[in-house]
Amino acid sequence: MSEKSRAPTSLDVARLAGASQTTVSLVLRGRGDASRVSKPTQERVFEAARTLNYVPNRLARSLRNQATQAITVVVPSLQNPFFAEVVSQAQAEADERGFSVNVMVANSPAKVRQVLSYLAGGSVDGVLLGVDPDSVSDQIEVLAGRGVSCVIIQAGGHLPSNIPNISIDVEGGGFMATQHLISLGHRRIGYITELDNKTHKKYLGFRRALNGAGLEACEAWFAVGRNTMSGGAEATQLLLSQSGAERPTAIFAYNDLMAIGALRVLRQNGIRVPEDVAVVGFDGTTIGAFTNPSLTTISHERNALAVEVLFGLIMKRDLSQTRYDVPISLTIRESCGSSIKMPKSAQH
Amino acid sequence: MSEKSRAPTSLDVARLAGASQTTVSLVLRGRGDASRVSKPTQERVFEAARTLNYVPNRLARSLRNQATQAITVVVPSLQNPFFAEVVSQAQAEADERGFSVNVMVANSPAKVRQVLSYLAGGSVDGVLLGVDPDSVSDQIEVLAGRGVSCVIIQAGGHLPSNIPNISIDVEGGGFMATQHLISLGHRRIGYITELDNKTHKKYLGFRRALNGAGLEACEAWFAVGRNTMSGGAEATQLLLSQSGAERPTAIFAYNDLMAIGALRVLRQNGIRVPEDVAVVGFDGTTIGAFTNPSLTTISHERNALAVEVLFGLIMKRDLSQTRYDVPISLTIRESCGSSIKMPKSAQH
DNA sequence: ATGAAAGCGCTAACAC
DNA sequence: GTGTTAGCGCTTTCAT
Repeated sequence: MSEKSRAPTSLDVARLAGASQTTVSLVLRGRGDASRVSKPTQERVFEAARTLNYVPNRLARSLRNQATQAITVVVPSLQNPFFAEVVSQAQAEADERGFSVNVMVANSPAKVRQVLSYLAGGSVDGVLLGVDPDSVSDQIEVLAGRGVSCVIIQAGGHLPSNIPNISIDVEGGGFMATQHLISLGHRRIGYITELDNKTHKKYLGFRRALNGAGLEACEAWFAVGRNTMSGGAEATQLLLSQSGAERPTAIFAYNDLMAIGALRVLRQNGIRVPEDVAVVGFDGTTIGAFTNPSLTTISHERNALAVEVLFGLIMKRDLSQTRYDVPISLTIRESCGSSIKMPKSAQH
Repeated sequence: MSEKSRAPTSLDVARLAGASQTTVSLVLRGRGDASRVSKPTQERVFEAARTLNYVPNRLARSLRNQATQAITVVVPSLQNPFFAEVVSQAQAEADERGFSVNVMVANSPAKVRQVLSYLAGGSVDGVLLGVDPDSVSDQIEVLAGRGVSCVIIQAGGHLPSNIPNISIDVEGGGFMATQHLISLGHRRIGYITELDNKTHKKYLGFRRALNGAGLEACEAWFAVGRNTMSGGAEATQLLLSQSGAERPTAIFAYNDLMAIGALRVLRQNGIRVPEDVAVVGFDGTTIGAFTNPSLTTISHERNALAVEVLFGLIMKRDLSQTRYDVPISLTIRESCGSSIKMPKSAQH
């Protein structure tokens, strides 16, 4: 039965309905335009369309309209629940507006370049960039110049001008998380990250908090792993096996994803959280509320705003604002213990 | 700088290069076709394309080629890590073939209808259906009839014929999980699910195992919740607050997602897993290896095969096989407290 | 080795 | 009220 019968076109419908292509278009586009067509004709068109199972060709329509009714969300990974949440949000919002969403995963700068170039091909009306735009701001400008609405979720350093940027104070978040740990009495705080440098903002905030308390960052408490759950696990394992220094009593994870890996490895090593080691994450993902122990983390609600701004742009509601700062907050759960603690080993 | 300068077309490139559109197409499509163009001309075309930042219009190309180099993955949710994994897999495979991936979320039968109708509009070459096709097999046939390659991941009962279906033995999985619990000595086994009926396959397998051991399913041990982590938590809470019967000593969760919720609620109630209550999940998601305790679950590797079959179809490698049965297996981790000692490498 | 022209399926002026 | 016509930007015969 599934013969490769060519898909019916509006012309097929027109012929069957004894009308012209124009009339079919008028009727089926379902805007007010149809009012100019007589009822009987409309009926015939609908009838014909139904019997042929006619669905207008998206490609042709988009080509003609110079609008695709679609957006693309570019993320570095879908394994990270934070990005899965971004996509879900976008999906929900897009749905309401009759837009479809496209997801592209770009996990390396090269891949990002490729994806942006692809998008310049005009397949979508808008792009939500969840990846680091640092090395590709030129391309983003070109994309925007092509008439594609772009919104960047966060951004490290130099952003393309004129592109709305939904950002949070990452340095401040690093500070806040670390501060929390310090206020609980921790003096030896480990840091696990995917970024193998000591210049990224989160780390800078981490260090500022440390210094503010008269503490020093210790090389042995800095561990790098891939930005996945197992990466977090591996980095934590590294931290634990360091012999050059006393073991940290707390760990600041680059994000919830890596924190989950940390939680796991700690448990595997018989180390209790938060009693023996505290863990704090970053991003405030849903799953952080369901880990055992549940995860204390830095929360921020960028997604909804980002999607909203993107559609504002697409709808030509001209937004002059180009920078949006979303507040962050500390979500205290179980993984750090709520009361002030002072493990024996940390006492002077 | 991001002036809304219209995107350059192949004609613009042609003019700048002092050549014809045809030549530009020949050169830029980068197939062997370019060999028929003289080197100097090729050079001029490349040069012109580069200075204009030319990127061929996907829509026009797809319309002309009657092929989009894109697939769509339809899933009921991205919050469920299983589906996030499906998408990731598809993404990776698609990448290698120069295809892009579209994700559409359809969380209700009505939404599925809508999405399928949308897809009939010819926006993609292939569709990977991760949603229940039960009530829409007619539409799927139409879609396939339009020349869109379709592959169904799993399927409840009646499938459209001729559409490859990657399935697992769900009933057997339900049996296997339950059997495992029984073999560990459990007699009071709870069941949490999103499906508010006692006729779905997983439940049937559950009951078969119970009956085989001379046990009865107990109404008080059957709880329904949404198919999310919190849904799993709520259902488990329901189970715990049942007063009509003794509390179950084990819980079979519909999937890993709900199992995570169960794990959380048990811990919140001070109930130890697996000492007091055992938990088994379903799907073998990555995250199940990182929960605390890690999750015993039913694993199956449908994703890779599904994507492979889909591309086989798209590439017209005509596959007559329409039914693929993927084996399932029991992945034993900590949440059931098996007496069998697993090597560390197997705990992940 | 290169170009002219037709057409993918649709929509929107612009007739009538 | 309804139809004719001209493209959207691309690829591809078919000439030259």
